[in-house]
Amino acid sequence: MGQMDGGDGGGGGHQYHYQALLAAVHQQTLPFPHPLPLPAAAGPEAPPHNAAPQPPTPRGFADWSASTSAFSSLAAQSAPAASTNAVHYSISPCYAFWTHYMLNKNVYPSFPPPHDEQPHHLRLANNHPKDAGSASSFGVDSFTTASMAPNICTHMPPIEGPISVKEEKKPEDLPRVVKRSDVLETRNSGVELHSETVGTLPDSKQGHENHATKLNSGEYQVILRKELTKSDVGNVGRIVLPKKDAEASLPPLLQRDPVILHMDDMVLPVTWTFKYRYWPNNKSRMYILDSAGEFLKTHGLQAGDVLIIYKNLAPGKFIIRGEKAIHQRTTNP
DNA sequence: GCAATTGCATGATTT
DNA sequence: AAAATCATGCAATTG
Repeated sequence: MGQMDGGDGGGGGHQYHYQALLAAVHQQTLPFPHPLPLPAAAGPEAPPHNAAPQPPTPRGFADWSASTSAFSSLAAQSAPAASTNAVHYSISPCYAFWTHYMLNKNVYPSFPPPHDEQPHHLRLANNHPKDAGSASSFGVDSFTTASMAPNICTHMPPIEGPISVKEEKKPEDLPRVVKRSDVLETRNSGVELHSETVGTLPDSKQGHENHATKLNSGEYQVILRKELTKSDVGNVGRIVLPKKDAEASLPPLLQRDPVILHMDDMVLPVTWTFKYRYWPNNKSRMYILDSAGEFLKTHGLQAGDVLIIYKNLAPGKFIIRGEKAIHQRTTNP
């Protein structure tokens, strides 16, 4: 019901919708819109014949209903379909992109003023060149952090270029997931996760908070990031997860039985269903995300692309995203 | 018997 | 140098 099985055949005929949507996201033919105001929920202009698939509810990623209405209302403004399905989503990339960007950067123009030096988990965690080019990965090279988030630009380096997953790691340049894990590892010592993160934030109480507030409150955090290998994207549909991050942030696997994980797609209005399990391996374990074939296929992920899993700490839901690798020129201009 | 899926072992790489 | 991690291939199992 509303969920798309991540494994075999769950996509069915909808897959064309998703792929068209995804294609539109990556085409990025329209100018980037100002992210505010958020689209009103379920606007009256939402067409009953909306081509976008119905999302599962509730959405884990902030309020997917807002996202959905964005898809719906924006689709309604599109010219009547003349050619492909993609036209229905011709503007949705902008919203998806904003979503993508905000989750990636965890920034927002109305972030508290700079004098509030309270460390911000995501902001710090994302302060990493690897992600600095996410906006550019959608072809918006002129889109800078400063222009989007003037209040916090002093905390963040400007976007310098497209993401390059091939970039070498430097010791002082730890991937954010490592930093997140360092915090999240408290889970293994019996400390409640969100009491340490969300609880320290001023606006953690629910109510009228919107996307932005939730993002700023640090509810969404990158918990796992992996560059996909050839075997990950093979036709088996299983992805080996980094042990450290899996143990730190994914549900504990007490038994051999797989745990079913539902993860909202960050870009598409889909909830994927994965089987999360482990294999004994020497004296250790290998953590596997199974039934990922459809997800990989839908996003066209290949070796070198990156899988990113976010966690919404409050309801404990996950958001998953596949990021295509942009192979940056290594020669400087 | 075959294809798909699942489980495991091994070797390469990293820490 | 040893241990840990992980990519990958293959055997075993299942439908």
